[in-house]
Amino acid sequence: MVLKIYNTLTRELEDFIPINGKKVNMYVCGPTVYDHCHLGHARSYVSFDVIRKYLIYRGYDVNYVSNITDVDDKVIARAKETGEDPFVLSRKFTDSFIEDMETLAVLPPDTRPKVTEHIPEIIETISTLIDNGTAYVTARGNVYYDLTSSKEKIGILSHQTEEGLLEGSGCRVDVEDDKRYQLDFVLWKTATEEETGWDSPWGRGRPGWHIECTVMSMKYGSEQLDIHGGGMDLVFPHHEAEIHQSESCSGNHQFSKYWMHNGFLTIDKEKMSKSLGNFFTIKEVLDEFPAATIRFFIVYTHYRSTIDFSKEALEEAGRARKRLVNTITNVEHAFENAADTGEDHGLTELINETRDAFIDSMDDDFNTREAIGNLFAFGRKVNSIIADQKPGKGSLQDVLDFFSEVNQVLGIFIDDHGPANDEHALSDEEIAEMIELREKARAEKDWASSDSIRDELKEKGIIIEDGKEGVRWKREI
RNA sequence: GCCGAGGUGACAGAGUGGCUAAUGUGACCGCCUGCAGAGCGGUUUUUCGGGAGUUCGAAUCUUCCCCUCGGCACCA
Repeated sequence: MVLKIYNTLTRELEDFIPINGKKVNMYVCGPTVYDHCHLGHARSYVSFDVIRKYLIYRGYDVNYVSNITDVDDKVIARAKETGEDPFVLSRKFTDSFIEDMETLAVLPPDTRPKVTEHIPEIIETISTLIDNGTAYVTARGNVYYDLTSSKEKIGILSHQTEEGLLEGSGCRVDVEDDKRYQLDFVLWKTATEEETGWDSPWGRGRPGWHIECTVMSMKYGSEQLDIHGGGMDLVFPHHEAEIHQSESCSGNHQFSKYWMHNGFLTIDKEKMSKSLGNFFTIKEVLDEFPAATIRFFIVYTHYRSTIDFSKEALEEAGRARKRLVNTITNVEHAFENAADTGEDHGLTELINETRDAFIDSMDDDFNTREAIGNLFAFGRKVNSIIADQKPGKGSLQDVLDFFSEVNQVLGIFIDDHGPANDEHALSDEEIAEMIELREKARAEKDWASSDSIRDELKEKGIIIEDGKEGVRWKREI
């Protein structure tokens, strides 16, 4: 079966055929760092992390570029509010973003370019556009992209007509604008001496919002990307603007073959927004839930679906994930107690079937929901086999290896101990001592003492499980 | 106004012409257990927003209707 990807450009599920054999150039629009990143960012970057890792899993050589927009109007506005230097501010939130991504087990991009480190390249690209007649400089020193030079591409990604875009309720006419045509977008914005800016052939100023992605994707990716991704909200105008300017710049090579957009995240069925007061940063949610739960919650939903965040939904995701983790724990214990008998009891076949099902699901536009559904079914069968039969160490190791194989793609079996468990955690020795005491009580059928020790451990986040093979314990997740 | 997504069992959410409609959560019952936990089996579930139609056969196709949500130059 061939990998199929939903392409926003064609609105169709297409076979994934990279431009250059196994080489895949992938660019995902990064955040504008004027604040701590919110859950919507987590949704987007975790989704694309899975997509990237699956491509790697399928043998592609992926070059993943994701930028940091560390200068723009919002960064400057926020800095003005707080009285901080804009560069200090953006640096701080860049670090915060990278920290969040690490916590959520998102693989760092191969290149993470920053706008402020590419001003010369941006100026050069704008010059190219001016020289080839697709951009113009105004008397005030602003530079705009001339939409009429590539009119045929208007609405190419958003599937809107020119009229539709002009009539859009959100289409406002800014009196400050000195552009020739309402849909033209700014490439270079003039700045006064006091404002953040750089010198350019058109005077002091700073880059417009869209140009940085064109410049950096071309420098670190290719003039022709295989995949360009981002949130649904970037389809228009951001990504369309990128198509116009990039293709104008490269001589009309198709900028990206596939355009992928993740769905939104809502909070209690409402759009997350600051005005509604339902805005959550990643850090706020991490205070209450383990990173593994947040990651599982995101991965357990198809990337293009709207995902509704609520405390209840996250708790449910945590319980669902725990089921898989319990299976892994069960297999680990079975492994410890198993012999090298070479007994298989159908595990090898089960693994192969599940792997095929996993690939089928993921090949279908990264259907992680179905893929994880297969894992649950797999887990149930594995639990049955180890409860009823005695597979040898080899087969059990294969099961563990398989979980780790899918985890390379999904990243759902990451460290799952929430912040609550970290502080007054008992040491392994202390736990062993208490278990020994309890075993003594149990041998004497002193259930009261035995249960009180168990309760005490539970309060400290240690779960005791009596099984046929003896007592075992684990830290609560 | 324009564009888009979606309505599936208590809830969440797969499935786009054909085995008893995945899977998870919840609830209940049973097995196991000193009890609990974990696990396993079962029930909740002949049903897919409503009508009409196509078909040997539809949650899946056609058509009409109802409803929800999102985007439209701040935005992942």
